[in-house]
Amino acid sequence: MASPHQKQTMKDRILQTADRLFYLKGIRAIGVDTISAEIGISKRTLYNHFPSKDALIAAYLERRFVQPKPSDKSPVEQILGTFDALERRFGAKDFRGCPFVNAVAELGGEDKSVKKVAIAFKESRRLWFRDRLLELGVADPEGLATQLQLLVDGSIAQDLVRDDPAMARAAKQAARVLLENAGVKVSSPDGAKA
Amino acid sequence: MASPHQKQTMKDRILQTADRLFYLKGIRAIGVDTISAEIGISKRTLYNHFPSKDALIAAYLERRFVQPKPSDKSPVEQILGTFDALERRFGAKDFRGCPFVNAVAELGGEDKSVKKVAIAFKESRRLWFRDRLLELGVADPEGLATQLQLLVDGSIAQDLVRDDPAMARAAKQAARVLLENAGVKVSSPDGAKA
DNA sequence: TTTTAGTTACACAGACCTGTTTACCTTGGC
DNA sequence: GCCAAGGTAAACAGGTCTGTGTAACTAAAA
Repeated sequence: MASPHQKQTMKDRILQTADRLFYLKGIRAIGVDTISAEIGISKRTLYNHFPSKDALIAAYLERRFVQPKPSDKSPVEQILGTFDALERRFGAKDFRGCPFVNAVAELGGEDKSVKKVAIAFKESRRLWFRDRLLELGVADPEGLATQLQLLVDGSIAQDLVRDDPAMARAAKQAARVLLENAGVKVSSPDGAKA
Repeated sequence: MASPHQKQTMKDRILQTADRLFYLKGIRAIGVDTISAEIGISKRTLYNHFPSKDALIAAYLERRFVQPKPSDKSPVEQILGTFDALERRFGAKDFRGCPFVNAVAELGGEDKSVKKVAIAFKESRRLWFRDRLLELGVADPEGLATQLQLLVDGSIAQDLVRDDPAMARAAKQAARVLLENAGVKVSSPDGAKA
């Protein structure tokens, strides 16, 4: 059925464009007309691939739910590297906060499926921290993972408002303190490695 | 149903209702018809008091821009008390995140005036922390204030998604560590850490 | 009383939204 | 050649939104 040799299917093109517009401008702000016009296809074609805008929104969020790629670095480097990656993304012109938090803020508590996937995403990120903290053998990996995730989400919210990548550095500095306090040995706090 | 003692002006009633609906359901999700119908006034009356919905949105955000009331407690108690207050608000049914962050997420980077007031609000909160840290004589009050604000915004974002007041306790615990690391003497945790 | 300011009810304009319908292309496989 | 799949364009239905226009109604001040 599927055509594996095609570079990009129509569904992919629709999803990719919807992703960009939903994320940059807001889900409610973008209509299906805008998406189809941007791709240069008819609205009918879009509806042939997605039964409704809600289905497109769901696919958009699913597409955003990606796992961090495996790394062979040390757990501490991976944890602190998270904030370096954040700083890089904050500097990009097309960064506009966490798509899951934004979707919940925009669509409200009404839409339960959106909230569900947002919760799942946040929890998966917290577990990623926890797994690395387990490897480090800290006393309370669950609690510390939550605290690190707070720093991540806090810096994202702050950058969304202020457009200031330094928020990621502040978060990294706080993370270092929390790690050291938990008995983890952290390399010198110079920021050259960003 | 008009109140017996009507000390409240029409403008106040409009603002109050707009505030509740904008905050709970989202700014884009609420139309002026809904607001006027909820109050029981005509749409014309609403437009007699606010020239446009944008003006109403601006007034809504201005109204939300309140300063914390002065306290005679110690700086440390004030700082940590922030997170207790957060936990209380997280528990309330009508809490739905930070209205400024939500507005920026919803209205996008397009609306510059919204972003401007959001930046001003976040900065005022950061300065509130800084002033108390100055009183405590910590080495880097600016940086530490930013880090505490990250914990505040992180816990708000996490609670918006997860509806979990424990996020405020996790933030408080992290704040304690950051304060102690800065040489501030912090009393022992009142509640057992989860 | 007359005036005046504020309100109501309601229709309306013009725009945009989601989603459907109709009819007419293209194109590749047989 | 033939056919089916899937594309296009455009109108359309039915709804929402912001904002205006108009005529009638109150209530209090002058």
